[in-house]
Amino acid sequence: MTQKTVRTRFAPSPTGPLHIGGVRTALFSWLLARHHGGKFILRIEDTDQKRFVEGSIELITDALSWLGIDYDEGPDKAGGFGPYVQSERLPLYQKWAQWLLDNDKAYRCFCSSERLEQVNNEKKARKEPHGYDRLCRTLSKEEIEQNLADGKTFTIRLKVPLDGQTVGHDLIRGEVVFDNNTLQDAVILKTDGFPTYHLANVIDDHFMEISHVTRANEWLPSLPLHLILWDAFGWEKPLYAHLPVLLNPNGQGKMSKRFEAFNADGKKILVLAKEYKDAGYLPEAMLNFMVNIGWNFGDEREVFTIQEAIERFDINTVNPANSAFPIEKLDWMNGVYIREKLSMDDLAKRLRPILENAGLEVNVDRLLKIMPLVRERIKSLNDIVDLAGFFFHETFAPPTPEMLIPKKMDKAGTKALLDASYDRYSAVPEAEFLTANLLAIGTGLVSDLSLNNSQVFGVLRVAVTGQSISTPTFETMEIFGKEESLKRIKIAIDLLA
RNA sequence: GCUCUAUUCGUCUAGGGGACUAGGACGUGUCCCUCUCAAGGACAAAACACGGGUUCGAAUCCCGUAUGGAGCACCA
Repeated sequence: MTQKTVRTRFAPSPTGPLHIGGVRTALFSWLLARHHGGKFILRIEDTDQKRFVEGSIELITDALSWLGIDYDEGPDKAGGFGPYVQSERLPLYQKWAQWLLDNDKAYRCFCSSERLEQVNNEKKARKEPHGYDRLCRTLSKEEIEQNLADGKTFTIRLKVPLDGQTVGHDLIRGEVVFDNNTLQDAVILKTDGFPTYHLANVIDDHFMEISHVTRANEWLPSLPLHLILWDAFGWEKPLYAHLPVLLNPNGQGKMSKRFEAFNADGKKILVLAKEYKDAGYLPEAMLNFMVNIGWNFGDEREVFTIQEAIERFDINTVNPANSAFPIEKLDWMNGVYIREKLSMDDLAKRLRPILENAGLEVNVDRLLKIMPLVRERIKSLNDIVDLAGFFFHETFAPPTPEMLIPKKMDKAGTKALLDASYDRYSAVPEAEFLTANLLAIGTGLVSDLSLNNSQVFGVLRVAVTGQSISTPTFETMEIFGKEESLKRIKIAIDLLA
């Protein structure tokens, strides 16, 4: 085989935002192109005017760019094979549909949709496989002329061989054989002059010089149609790879943008790329996670950079089986990236807008200071708000007395502890209000008051942070400083008075 | 219903005739660490869908069955 330039494409329909199944398809196509140093193309398949949703294209490109899946050619990126939007290529499809007609590879079908429906119903009643009965395939020249003269509308259908077999080769699953007598004379050009997927897809892949057609598994059943079309045109076929489908986390049914899917525990399953972004997942973690579904790095590593994945990616080793979406592994992966792969600065940069969106005013110095305290403790960027949002509250939201009093302690005991704490921490010079010193005093309180660490540190935590789950107590006090810390302890004392 | 396709721990996966007492990861459980929550460390439970072949030998090859998934539109 001659070594052509590798050109792959992602060809979504602009029917709404990009969902996670689309991301996976795009990602694998992109990896294939990047691995070979080839080109990755974005093509918009908008041949169904009814399903077009305004703004979809931008939603799709936004999602791709968030993830870092960049394309070399596309609607907004000329590359010499455009236009990259199918509705702008209509004359091309019409020309080649006519060519098929002229060469007896296709025929005009004048059947109404009502008749088509009726045929199907009858077939269904007879328990036969449904499909078109090929009535117009055998129309005489005169009949065709008459229909045209009558101004009847028509579709163009592919003339599929009635017997024999069509054999396809799929990079992921090997040889796939179809009996031609199970195939349909599919419509390739609609009455409105628009092509269907089958026609547009083959013509575009040919003229855009696509070397590898990577698409979702659901296309495998129509592969023979496409192969027949390629042969009808006499064009050199690309290589095909049908990617396995992403199933819901419970393993039932595919992840789809059309359903509101739920987990076994009733949690909503995120299906749109943007929902993952909004939920605080990092694009790097997302990509790393997705690459591990249906493909593996080759050794036992699961955490690696996208560069490393590109180097090793091989479409031939993709696992042909569908897989459930292992969402809990994404949570873990996101945590790994937050605590091990991002610098403190980088993390802070990404956390800042999240705090701001929560209505908090972010002091950047303070944000940087708390990085070491939070990064081991959050799995999603959004977790920062609950864990450490209190660092940026304009006014202190004090705890309730119930939160303050630990189990196995009473109000008087807790107050006594706070009183003692106030006295001792007051005695610390401001410049020495540091974690190690604060801890030493805390430990002193433990032994002097015959309490345990958990009681003393816990009461101080609640007093100072206003919450029972937080960053570590003394580190937090150091960051707040002496004045603020004492002020808060005093508030707690008053609450128990 | 018909066609295609797939099937290894709960989940993502490794494996492609002998290296399998089936490996890793997430999750789960127990223990350690511990001021909360995490993180970290240690250990554990947990799978070749089933039935027939082929073979000296099968998770691996073949055939059936079962189950999952997809497709069967003038949607992609």
